Amino acid sequence: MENEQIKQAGLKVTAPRVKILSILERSGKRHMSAEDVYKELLSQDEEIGLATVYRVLTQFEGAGLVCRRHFESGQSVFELNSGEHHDHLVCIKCGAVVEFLDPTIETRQKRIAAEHHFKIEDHSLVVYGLCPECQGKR
Amino acid sequence: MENEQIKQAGLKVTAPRVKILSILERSGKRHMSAEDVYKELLSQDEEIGLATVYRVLTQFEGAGLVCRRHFESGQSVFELNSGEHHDHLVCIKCGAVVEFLDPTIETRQKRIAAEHHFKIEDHSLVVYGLCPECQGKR
DNA sequence: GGACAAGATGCGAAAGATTTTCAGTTTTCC
DNA sequence: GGAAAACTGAAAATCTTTCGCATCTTGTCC
Ligand SMILES: [Mn+2]
Ligand SMILES: [Mn+2]
Ligand SMILES: [Zn+2]
Ligand SMILES: [Zn+2]
Repeated sequence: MENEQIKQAGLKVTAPRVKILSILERSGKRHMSAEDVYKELLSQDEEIGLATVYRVLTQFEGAGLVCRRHFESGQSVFELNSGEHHDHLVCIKCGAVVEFLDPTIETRQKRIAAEHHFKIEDHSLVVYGLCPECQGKR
Repeated sequence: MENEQIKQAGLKVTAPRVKILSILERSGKRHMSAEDVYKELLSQDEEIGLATVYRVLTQFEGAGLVCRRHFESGQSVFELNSGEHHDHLVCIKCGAVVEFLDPTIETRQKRIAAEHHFKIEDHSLVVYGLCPECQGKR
């Protein structure tokens, strides 16, 4: 359960951490902002401050439990770390997210970095568009 | 000159707009933040407020004169709109930027969006790493 | 089970980036 | 030149995220 993951991450097992991790796990809609998590906690009558949510998410990130993403919405969103890198397709209308991994793109990126003698550290690829459901509506 | 571009963009020709556009044009180091532009104005003894810089950059963006980028630094950076799409390679140490365009990647992105029935609108690809100069130093 | 130090928490204040407000100024057009 | 419309700087307001700190908890050791 959550307790084990938190312990293994080298963090003390506390109520806020267990709650937040479990919210991220249950959330079928992954990629939640700190505010989203906070609201979910409120709706569950949990007495956890927003600052704690940010603090815990940042600690989880440091521990490799979650990944922080920057979809240009002004706020960071978090998702459980699946262990495998992937990129995102994001609906600009409803926010739906589809994850993908394209070996060809990954390879080309490495080649491009090499061509410019850059030592690649990371990359962020986000494709924005309208999901199937949002295309019909205006 | 600048006046024409501003006029054609449907904006009134005012001193702040002309100044800011010319700074972006002269700036060999493209990709300036609003703050960068503001500092440059200060160094030229121009009496232009930071709010105006933000306002003008946003208007220029709306008019298609400049592009706003989000390199995960917390603040937006702007560059003149060259008219041609391109992606970026950014040095995480010194901030150097290299622009590139890879047809293969562009094509694959379109295919991926199509596979998921997304109507693609835009995308952002940024590769982070260490530039040649920054690799030696620790 | 209780004592303790290390580590966490909640809250309000503070920060950093960007936007809004507003009263005074400038540009455009006739 | 003059009026309407658009623009501007400065300050205040937002928004998101982080800090400071007094107050709790947890993990560990008798
Ligand atoms: Mn994801
Ligand atoms: Mn560029
Ligand atoms: Zn959608
Ligand atoms: Zn560098």
